[in-house]
Amino acid sequence: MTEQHSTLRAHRRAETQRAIQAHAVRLFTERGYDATTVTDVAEAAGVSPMTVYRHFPTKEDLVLVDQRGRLVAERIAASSAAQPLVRRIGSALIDAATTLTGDDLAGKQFLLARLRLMISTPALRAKHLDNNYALQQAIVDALGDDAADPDTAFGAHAAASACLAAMHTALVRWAEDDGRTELPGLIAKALAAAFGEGIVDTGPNGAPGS
Amino acid sequence: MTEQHSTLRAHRRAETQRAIQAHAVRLFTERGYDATTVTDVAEAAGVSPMTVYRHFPTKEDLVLVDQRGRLVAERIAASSAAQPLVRRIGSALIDAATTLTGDDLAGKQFLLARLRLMISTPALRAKHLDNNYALQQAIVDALGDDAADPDTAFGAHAAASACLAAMHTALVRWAEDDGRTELPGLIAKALAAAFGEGIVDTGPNGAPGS
DNA sequence: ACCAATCTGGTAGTTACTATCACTGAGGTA
DNA sequence: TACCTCAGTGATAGTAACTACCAGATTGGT
Repeated sequence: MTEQHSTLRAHRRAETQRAIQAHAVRLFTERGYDATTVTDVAEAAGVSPMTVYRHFPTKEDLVLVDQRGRLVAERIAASSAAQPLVRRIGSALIDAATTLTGDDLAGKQFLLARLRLMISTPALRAKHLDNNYALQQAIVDALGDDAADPDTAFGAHAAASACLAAMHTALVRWAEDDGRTELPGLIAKALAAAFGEGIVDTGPNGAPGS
Repeated sequence: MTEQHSTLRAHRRAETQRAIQAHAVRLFTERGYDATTVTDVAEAAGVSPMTVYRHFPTKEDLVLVDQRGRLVAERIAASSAAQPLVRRIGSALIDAATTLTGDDLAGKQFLLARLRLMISTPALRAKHLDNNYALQQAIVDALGDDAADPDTAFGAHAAASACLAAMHTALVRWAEDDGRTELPGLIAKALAAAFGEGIVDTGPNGAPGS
Protein backbone atom coordinates (compact mmCIF):
# COMPACT_ATOMS: atom_id res chain seq x y z
CA MET A 1 0.00 0.00 0.00
CA THR A 2 1.93 2.98 1.28
CA GLU A 3 5.18 1.08 1.50
CA GLN A 4 8.22 2.44 -0.29
CA HIS A 5 7.34 0.61 -3.50
CA SER A 6 10.24 2.42 -5.02
CA THR A 7 12.41 4.87 -3.21
CA LEU A 8 12.26 7.33 -6.07
CA ARG A 9 8.45 7.41 -6.30
CA ALA A 10 8.01 7.94 -2.60
CA HIS A 11 10.76 10.52 -2.48
CA ARG A 12 9.34 12.63 -5.29
CA ARG A 13 5.90 12.42 -3.78
CA ALA A 14 7.16 13.51 -0.38
CA GLU A 15 9.13 16.31 -1.98
CA THR A 16 6.18 17.81 -3.89
CA GLN A 17 4.08 17.49 -0.77
CA ARG A 18 6.67 19.38 1.25
CA ALA A 19 7.01 22.04 -1.42
CA ILE A 20 3.26 22.59 -1.64
CA GLN A 21 2.94 22.91 2.13
CA ALA A 22 5.89 25.29 2.37
CA HIS A 23 4.47 27.59 -0.30
CA ALA A 24 1.04 27.37 1.30
CA VAL A 25 2.25 28.41 4.75
CA ARG A 26 4.30 31.21 3.23
CA LEU A 27 1.39 32.59 1.19
CA PHE A 28 -1.07 32.24 4.05
CA THR A 29 1.29 34.15 6.31
CA GLU A 30 1.92 36.87 3.74
CA ARG A 31 -1.58 37.45 2.36
CA GLY A 32 -3.78 35.81 4.96
CA TYR A 33 -5.49 32.45 4.89
CA ASP A 34 -8.86 33.48 3.52
CA ALA A 35 -7.36 35.82 0.94
CA THR A 36 -5.27 33.01 -0.53
CA THR A 37 -6.99 30.50 -2.78
CA VAL A 38 -5.91 26.93 -3.33
CA THR A 39 -5.24 27.89 -6.93
CA ASP A 40 -2.76 30.50 -5.70
CA VAL A 41 -0.93 27.84 -3.72
CA ALA A 42 -0.90 25.50 -6.70
CA GLU A 43 0.55 28.16 -8.97
CA ALA A 44 3.23 29.08 -6.44
CA ALA A 45 4.23 25.44 -6.09
CA GLY A 46 4.16 24.94 -9.84
CA VAL A 47 1.49 22.27 -9.88
CA SER A 48 -2.18 22.08 -10.76
CA PRO A 49 -4.95 22.62 -8.20
CA MET A 50 -5.85 18.96 -8.63
CA THR A 51 -2.44 17.88 -7.41
CA VAL A 52 -2.82 20.00 -4.30
CA TYR A 53 -6.05 18.20 -3.46
CA ARG A 54 -4.40 14.83 -4.06
CA HIS A 55 -1.82 15.56 -1.37
CA PHE A 56 -4.00 17.52 1.04
CA PRO A 57 -7.66 16.59 1.29
CA THR A 58 -8.71 20.04 2.47
CA LYS A 59 -7.28 23.54 2.42
CA GLU A 60 -6.91 23.39 6.20
CA ASP A 61 -4.67 20.34 5.96
CA LEU A 62 -2.15 22.48 4.12
CA VAL A 63 -1.33 23.89 7.54
CA LEU A 64 -2.43 21.16 9.91
CA VAL A 65 -0.76 18.06 8.48
CA ASP A 66 0.98 16.54 11.42
CA GLN A 67 1.61 13.08 12.72
CA ARG A 68 3.02 13.72 16.14
CA GLY A 69 0.06 11.73 17.42
CA ARG A 70 1.83 8.43 16.94
CA LEU A 71 4.84 9.79 18.81
CA VAL A 72 2.79 10.66 21.88
CA ALA A 73 0.84 7.43 21.80
CA GLU A 74 4.03 5.37 21.66
CA ARG A 75 5.49 7.10 24.67
CA ILE A 76 2.31 6.59 26.61
CA ALA A 77 2.10 2.92 25.81
CA ALA A 78 5.70 2.59 27.00
CA SER A 79 5.09 4.43 30.27
CA SER A 80 4.52 2.77 33.59
CA ALA A 81 0.91 2.06 34.37
CA ALA A 82 1.57 2.51 38.06
CA GLN A 83 1.63 6.31 37.89
CA PRO A 84 -1.51 8.44 37.95
CA LEU A 85 -3.13 9.07 34.57
CA VAL A 86 -2.33 12.75 34.37
CA ARG A 87 1.30 12.12 35.16
CA ARG A 88 1.63 9.43 32.49
CA ILE A 89 0.01 11.57 29.82
CA GLY A 90 1.76 14.76 30.88
CA SER A 91 5.20 13.18 30.80
CA ALA A 92 4.54 11.78 27.34
CA LEU A 93 3.46 15.19 26.07
CA ILE A 94 6.55 16.87 27.51
CA ASP A 95 8.84 14.21 26.07
CA ALA A 96 7.24 14.54 22.65
CA ALA A 97 7.62 18.32 22.77
CA THR A 98 11.28 17.96 23.67
CA THR A 99 11.85 15.75 20.66
CA LEU A 100 9.91 17.96 18.28
CA THR A 101 11.38 21.34 19.21
CA GLY A 102 14.91 20.07 19.62
CA ASP A 103 15.06 18.79 16.07
CA ASP A 104 16.34 21.54 13.83
CA LEU A 105 15.99 25.29 13.77
CA ALA A 106 14.25 25.53 10.41
CA GLY A 107 11.74 22.92 11.49
CA LYS A 108 11.06 24.86 14.66
CA GLN A 109 10.46 28.08 12.72
CA PHE A 110 8.13 26.27 10.34
CA LEU A 111 6.24 24.81 13.28
CA LEU A 112 5.93 28.28 14.77
CA ALA A 113 4.60 29.72 11.53
CA ARG A 114 2.00 26.99 11.29
CA LEU A 115 1.06 27.45 14.91
CA ARG A 116 0.54 31.18 14.46
CA LEU A 117 -1.80 30.48 11.57
CA MET A 118 -3.69 27.88 13.59
CA ILE A 119 -4.25 30.30 16.43
CA SER A 120 -5.27 33.34 14.42
CA THR A 121 -7.44 31.72 11.74
CA PRO A 122 -10.81 30.49 13.02
CA ALA A 123 -11.19 27.70 10.47
CA LEU A 124 -7.72 26.36 11.22
CA ARG A 125 -8.13 26.74 14.95
CA ALA A 126 -11.35 24.76 14.88
CA LYS A 127 -9.97 21.88 12.86
CA HIS A 128 -6.81 21.81 14.92
CA LEU A 129 -8.82 21.44 18.09
CA ASP A 130 -10.73 18.64 16.44
CA ASN A 131 -7.45 16.93 15.57
CA ASN A 132 -6.55 17.14 19.24
CA TYR A 133 -9.83 15.38 19.88
CA ALA A 134 -8.68 12.52 17.66
CA LEU A 135 -5.34 12.49 19.44
CA GLN A 136 -7.24 12.11 22.69
CA GLN A 137 -8.79 8.90 21.42
CA ALA A 138 -5.34 7.60 20.47
CA ILE A 139 -4.02 8.43 23.93
CA VAL A 140 -6.85 6.61 25.64
CA ASP A 141 -6.20 3.57 23.47
CA ALA A 142 -2.49 3.72 24.24
CA LEU A 143 -3.12 3.86 27.97
CA GLY A 144 -4.04 0.23 27.72
CA ASP A 145 -6.50 0.44 30.58
CA ASP A 146 -9.45 -1.81 30.66
CA ALA A 147 -11.50 -0.44 27.81
CA ALA A 148 -14.40 -2.73 28.64
CA ASP A 149 -15.21 -0.79 31.79
CA PRO A 150 -17.08 2.38 30.78
CA ASP A 151 -16.12 4.17 33.97
CA THR A 152 -12.43 3.55 33.45
CA ALA A 153 -12.65 4.74 29.85
CA PHE A 154 -14.58 7.80 30.97
CA GLY A 155 -11.92 8.75 33.47
CA ALA A 156 -9.19 8.22 30.90
CA HIS A 157 -10.97 10.45 28.40
CA ALA A 158 -11.46 13.15 30.99
CA ALA A 159 -7.82 13.08 32.04
CA ALA A 160 -6.51 12.97 28.47
CA SER A 161 -8.70 15.81 27.26
CA ALA A 162 -7.72 17.96 30.21
CA CYS A 163 -4.02 17.31 29.62
CA LEU A 164 -4.29 18.11 25.93
CA ALA A 165 -6.17 21.31 26.72
CA ALA A 166 -3.42 22.40 29.09
CA MET A 167 -0.81 21.57 26.45
CA HIS A 168 -2.71 23.64 23.92
CA THR A 169 -2.53 26.58 26.28
CA ALA A 170 1.22 26.08 26.45
CA LEU A 171 1.41 25.96 22.66
CA VAL A 172 -0.40 29.27 22.39
CA ARG A 173 1.94 30.85 24.89
CA TRP A 174 4.92 29.40 23.07
CA ALA A 175 3.78 30.92 19.79
CA GLU A 176 3.16 34.28 21.44
CA ASP A 177 6.74 34.20 22.71
CA ASP A 178 7.96 33.33 19.20
CA GLY A 179 9.45 30.14 20.60
CA ARG A 180 11.90 31.93 22.89
CA THR A 181 10.73 30.04 25.99
CA GLU A 182 11.36 26.33 25.95
CA LEU A 183 8.18 24.47 25.06
CA PRO A 184 8.59 21.47 27.41
CA GLY A 185 8.94 23.83 30.37
CA LEU A 186 5.80 25.70 29.33
CA ILE A 187 3.83 22.48 29.09
CA ALA A 188 5.02 21.47 32.54
CA LYS A 189 3.96 24.87 33.85
CA ALA A 190 0.53 24.59 32.29
CA LEU A 191 0.04 21.11 33.71
CA ALA A 192 1.13 22.31 37.13
CA ALA A 193 -1.29 25.26 36.96
CA ALA A 194 -4.17 22.98 36.11
CA PHE A 195 -3.43 19.88 38.18
CA GLY A 196 -1.24 21.14 40.99
CA GLU A 197 2.49 21.44 41.48
CA GLY A 198 3.02 17.85 42.50
CA ILE A 199 1.66 16.17 39.43
CA VAL A 200 4.60 16.73 37.08
CA ASP A 201 8.29 16.52 37.77
CA THR A 202 9.75 19.94 37.05
CA GLY A 203 12.92 18.44 35.63
CA PRO A 204 14.89 20.46 33.03
CA ASN A 205 13.73 18.49 29.98
CA GLY A 206 11.20 16.30 31.57
CA ALA A 207 12.73 12.85 32.00
CA PRO A 208 16.08 12.67 30.20
CA GLY A 209 16.71 9.18 31.41
CA SER A 210 14.26 7.62 29.01
CA MET B 1 -29.73 48.75 18.67
CA THR B 2 -31.00 45.26 19.19
CA GLU B 3 -33.60 46.44 21.66
CA GLN B 4 -37.20 45.45 21.20
CA HIS B 5 -37.97 48.32 18.84
CA SER B 6 -41.39 46.85 18.58
CA THR B 7 -42.46 43.74 20.39
CA LEU B 8 -44.07 42.33 17.28
CA ARG B 9 -41.01 42.70 15.09
CA ALA B 10 -38.71 41.09 17.59
CA HIS B 11 -41.16 38.32 18.29
CA ARG B 12 -41.64 37.40 14.66
CA ARG B 13 -37.91 37.46 14.10
CA ALA B 14 -37.23 35.19 17.05
CA GLU B 15 -40.00 32.88 15.92
CA THR B 16 -38.68 32.41 12.38
CA GLN B 17 -35.22 31.89 13.82
CA ARG B 18 -36.49 29.19 16.13
CA ALA B 19 -38.46 27.53 13.34
CA ILE B 20 -35.48 27.49 10.99
CA GLN B 21 -33.23 25.93 13.63
CA ALA B 22 -35.83 23.32 14.58
CA HIS B 23 -36.30 22.23 10.97
CA ALA B 24 -32.54 22.24 10.45
CA VAL B 25 -31.82 19.96 13.39
CA ARG B 26 -34.64 17.66 12.38
CA LEU B 27 -33.45 17.38 8.77
CA PHE B 28 -29.81 16.98 9.78
CA THR B 29 -30.78 14.16 12.14
CA GLU B 30 -32.98 12.44 9.56
CA ARG B 31 -30.86 12.74 6.43
CA GLY B 32 -27.44 13.60 7.80
CA TYR B 33 -25.70 16.94 7.99
CA ASP B 34 -23.70 16.79 4.77
CA ALA B 35 -26.58 15.31 2.80
CA THR B 36 -28.84 18.23 3.75
CA THR B 37 -28.33 21.52 1.92
CA VAL B 38 -29.14 24.93 3.28
CA THR B 39 -31.73 25.19 0.54
CA ASP B 40 -33.43 22.08 1.93
CA VAL B 41 -33.62 23.71 5.34
CA ALA B 42 -34.99 26.90 3.84
CA GLU B 43 -37.71 25.05 1.97
CA ALA B 44 -38.69 23.04 5.04
CA ALA B 45 -38.96 26.24 7.07
CA GLY B 46 -40.89 28.00 4.31
CA VAL B 47 -38.36 30.77 3.76
CA SER B 48 -35.74 31.62 1.17
CA PRO B 49 -32.10 30.53 1.50
CA MET B 50 -31.21 34.19 1.92
CA THR B 51 -33.31 34.41 5.05
CA VAL B 52 -31.52 31.43 6.55
CA TYR B 53 -28.21 33.16 6.08
CA ARG B 54 -29.56 36.36 7.62
CA HIS B 55 -30.35 34.52 10.84
CA PHE B 56 -27.44 32.05 10.89
CA PRO B 57 -24.12 33.22 9.46
CA THR B 58 -22.98 29.68 8.63
CA LYS B 59 -24.57 26.29 8.17
CA GLU B 60 -22.84 25.10 11.34
CA ASP B 61 -24.51 27.80 13.39
CA LEU B 62 -27.85 26.17 12.60
CA VAL B 63 -26.85 23.59 15.19
CA LEU B 64 -24.36 25.42 17.37
CA VAL B 65 -26.21 28.62 18.25
CA ASP B 66 -25.95 28.79 21.98
CA GLN B 67 -25.41 31.46 24.56
CA ARG B 68 -24.78 29.49 27.71
CA GLY B 69 -21.39 31.19 27.81
CA ARG B 70 -22.77 34.24 29.56
CA LEU B 71 -24.38 31.99 32.16
CA VAL B 72 -21.11 30.34 33.09
CA ALA B 73 -19.15 33.58 33.12
CA GLU B 74 -21.67 35.21 35.46
CA ARG B 75 -21.45 32.37 37.95
CA ILE B 76 -17.68 32.51 37.90
CA ALA B 77 -17.54 36.22 38.47
CA ALA B 78 -19.86 35.72 41.43
CA SER B 79 -17.79 32.92 42.97
CA SER B 80 -15.34 33.35 45.80
CA ALA B 81 -11.81 34.14 44.68
CA ALA B 82 -10.43 32.34 47.70
CA GLN B 83 -11.01 28.86 46.25
CA PRO B 84 -8.59 27.21 43.87
CA LEU B 85 -9.13 27.98 40.20
CA VAL B 86 -10.28 24.55 39.17
CA ARG B 87 -12.84 24.47 41.95
CA ARG B 88 -14.25 27.87 41.03
CA ILE B 89 -14.57 26.99 37.38
CA GLY B 90 -15.81 23.46 37.99
CA SER B 91 -18.54 24.60 40.34
CA ALA B 92 -19.71 27.19 37.83
CA LEU B 93 -19.87 24.60 35.07
CA ILE B 94 -21.85 22.19 37.24
CA ASP B 95 -24.24 24.93 38.31
CA ALA B 96 -24.80 26.00 34.73
CA ALA B 97 -25.46 22.41 33.69
CA THR B 98 -27.98 22.03 36.48
CA THR B 99 -29.84 25.09 35.27
CA LEU B 100 -29.77 24.10 31.62
CA THR B 101 -30.85 20.48 31.92
CA GLY B 102 -33.43 21.13 34.60
CA ASP B 103 -35.32 23.57 32.42
CA ASP B 104 -37.91 21.73 30.40
CA LEU B 105 -38.08 18.29 28.87
CA ALA B 106 -38.47 19.43 25.27
CA GLY B 107 -35.51 21.74 25.64
CA LYS B 108 -33.43 18.89 27.01
CA GLN B 109 -34.32 16.64 24.08
CA PHE B 110 -33.47 19.40 21.63
CA LEU B 111 -30.14 19.93 23.37
CA LEU B 112 -29.46 16.21 23.13
CA ALA B 113 -30.26 16.13 19.43
CA ARG B 114 -27.93 19.04 18.80
CA LEU B 115 -25.21 17.44 20.92
CA ARG B 116 -25.44 14.17 18.98
CA LEU B 117 -24.97 16.08 15.75
CA MET B 118 -22.03 18.01 17.19
CA ILE B 119 -20.28 14.81 18.22
CA SER B 120 -20.85 12.79 15.08
CA THR B 121 -20.30 15.47 12.43
CA PRO B 122 -16.65 16.53 12.03
CA ALA B 123 -17.41 20.05 10.86
CA LEU B 124 -19.77 20.67 13.75
CA ARG B 125 -17.47 19.05 16.26
CA ALA B 126 -14.58 21.25 15.17
CA LYS B 127 -16.52 24.49 15.37
CA HIS B 128 -18.05 23.51 18.67
CA LEU B 129 -14.62 22.94 20.15
CA ASP B 130 -13.61 26.34 18.85
CA ASN B 131 -16.63 27.87 20.54
CA ASN B 132 -15.41 26.29 23.76
CA TYR B 133 -12.14 28.05 23.13
CA ALA B 134 -13.98 31.36 23.04
CA LEU B 135 -15.80 30.40 26.22
CA GLN B 136 -12.43 29.81 27.81
CA GLN B 137 -11.46 33.41 27.13
CA ALA B 138 -14.70 34.57 28.73
CA ILE B 139 -14.05 32.44 31.79
CA VAL B 140 -10.55 33.83 32.23
CA ASP B 141 -11.93 37.35 31.99
CA ALA B 142 -14.63 36.53 34.51
CA LEU B 143 -12.13 35.16 36.98
CA GLY B 144 -11.10 38.73 37.58
CA ASP B 145 -7.53 37.78 38.35
CA ASP B 146 -4.75 40.19 37.63
CA ALA B 147 -4.72 40.13 33.85
CA ALA B 148 -1.61 42.27 33.74
CA ASP B 149 0.55 39.45 35.04
CA PRO B 150 1.23 37.06 32.15
CA ASP B 151 1.95 34.16 34.47
CA THR B 152 -1.37 34.53 36.28
CA ALA B 153 -3.24 34.72 33.00
CA PHE B 154 -1.35 31.69 31.73
CA GLY B 155 -2.34 29.63 34.73
CA ALA B 156 -5.94 30.73 34.41
CA HIS B 157 -6.05 29.73 30.76
CA ALA B 158 -4.52 26.36 31.53
CA ALA B 159 -7.00 25.67 34.31
CA ALA B 160 -10.00 26.89 32.32
CA SER B 161 -9.13 24.92 29.21
CA ALA B 162 -8.58 21.76 31.23
CA CYS B 163 -11.93 22.18 33.01
CA LEU B 164 -13.78 22.76 29.75
CA ALA B 165 -12.14 19.72 28.21
CA ALA B 166 -13.28 17.59 31.12
CA MET B 167 -16.79 19.01 30.79
CA HIS B 168 -16.79 18.18 27.12
CA THR B 169 -15.98 14.59 27.97
CA ALA B 170 -18.96 14.60 30.29
CA LEU B 171 -21.17 16.03 27.54
CA VAL B 172 -20.16 13.25 25.18
CA ARG B 173 -20.95 10.64 27.79
CA TRP B 174 -24.26 12.33 28.53
CA ALA B 175 -25.24 12.20 24.88
CA GLU B 176 -24.19 8.55 24.62
CA ASP B 177 -26.49 7.81 27.53
CA ASP B 178 -29.30 9.73 25.82
CA GLY B 179 -29.45 12.03 28.82
CA ARG B 180 -30.47 9.31 31.27
CA THR B 181 -27.62 10.06 33.67
CA GLU B 182 -27.75 13.46 35.30
CA LEU B 183 -25.37 15.85 33.56
CA PRO B 184 -24.12 17.74 36.63
CA GLY B 185 -23.05 14.47 38.24
CA LEU B 186 -21.21 13.44 35.09
CA ILE B 187 -19.35 16.72 35.00
CA ALA B 188 -18.35 16.30 38.62
CA LYS B 189 -17.14 12.81 37.87
CA ALA B 190 -15.09 13.98 34.91
CA LEU B 191 -13.52 16.77 36.97
CA ALA B 192 -12.72 14.31 39.74
CA ALA B 193 -11.11 11.91 37.28
CA ALA B 194 -8.91 14.64 35.88
CA PHE B 195 -8.08 16.70 38.95
CA GLY B 196 -8.55 14.31 41.85
CA GLU B 197 -11.46 13.47 44.10
CA GLY B 198 -10.98 16.38 46.45
CA ILE B 199 -11.27 19.17 43.96
CA VAL B 200 -15.03 19.26 43.52
CA ASP B 201 -17.72 19.15 46.14
CA THR B 202 -20.35 16.62 45.22
CA GLY B 203 -22.70 19.53 45.51
CA PRO B 204 -26.47 19.89 45.96
CA ASN B 205 -27.50 17.23 43.45
CA GLY B 206 -24.07 16.20 42.36
CA ALA B 207 -23.52 12.49 42.85
CA PRO B 208 -25.54 11.36 45.87
CA GLY B 209 -24.71 7.68 45.78
CA SER B 210 -22.19 7.71 42.95
C1' DA C 1 9.92 -3.97 -25.06
C1' DC C 2 5.59 -4.55 -22.68
C1' DC C 3 2.27 -4.20 -18.77
C1' DA C 4 0.66 -2.40 -14.52
C1' DA C 5 0.38 1.04 -11.24
C1' DT C 6 0.87 5.56 -9.85
C1' DC C 7 1.08 10.59 -10.51
C1' DT C 8 -0.71 14.27 -12.72
C1' DG C 9 -3.91 17.42 -15.40
C1' DG C 10 -8.47 19.03 -17.40
C1' DT C 11 -13.49 19.58 -17.40
C1' DA C 12 -17.68 20.03 -15.40
C1' DG C 13 -20.59 19.99 -11.53
C1' DT C 14 -22.28 20.75 -6.54
C1' DT C 15 -22.58 23.62 -2.55
C1' DA C 16 -21.56 27.02 0.98
C1' DC C 17 -21.44 31.76 1.17
C1' DT C 18 -21.42 36.94 -0.46
C1' DA C 19 -22.72 41.32 -2.78
C1' DT C 20 -26.11 43.96 -4.67
C1' DC C 21 -30.56 45.65 -5.70
C1' DA C 22 -35.66 45.71 -5.27
C1' DC C 23 -40.09 44.75 -2.73
C1' DT C 24 -43.11 44.40 1.27
C1' DG C 25 -45.12 45.66 5.45
C1' DA C 26 -44.95 47.47 10.21
C1' DG C 27 -44.35 51.82 13.37
C1' DG C 28 -44.53 56.46 14.19
C1' DT C 29 -46.16 61.22 12.90
C1' DA C 30 -49.19 64.83 11.05
C1' DT D 1 -56.16 58.70 6.56
C1' DA D 2 -51.78 59.71 4.27
C1' DC D 3 -46.76 59.63 4.40
C1' DC D 4 -42.05 58.36 5.52
C1' DT D 5 -38.63 55.36 7.39
C1' DC D 6 -36.58 51.14 7.88
C1' DA D 7 -36.09 46.28 9.23
C1' DG D 8 -37.07 41.87 7.02
C1' DT D 9 -37.24 39.32 2.95
C1' DG D 10 -36.31 37.76 -1.71
C1' DA D 11 -34.06 37.12 -6.47
C1' DT D 12 -29.96 37.22 -9.21
C1' DA D 13 -25.27 36.62 -10.09
C1' DG D 14 -20.76 35.59 -8.57
C1' DT D 15 -16.59 33.38 -5.85
C1' DA D 16 -14.21 29.45 -4.09
C1' DA D 17 -13.76 24.94 -1.90
C1' DC D 18 -14.27 20.76 -3.03
C1' DT D 19 -15.65 16.16 -6.05
C1' DA D 20 -16.31 12.79 -9.69
C1' DC D 21 -14.80 11.34 -14.15
C1' DC D 22 -11.72 10.73 -17.74
C1' DA D 23 -7.13 11.08 -20.20
C1' DG D 24 -2.08 11.45 -20.64
C1' DA D 25 2.61 10.75 -18.70
C1' DT D 26 6.16 8.55 -15.95
C1' DT D 27 8.12 4.87 -13.26
C1' DG D 28 8.98 -0.24 -11.82
C1' DG D 29 8.95 -4.92 -12.71
C1' DT D 30 8.96 -8.87 -16.09
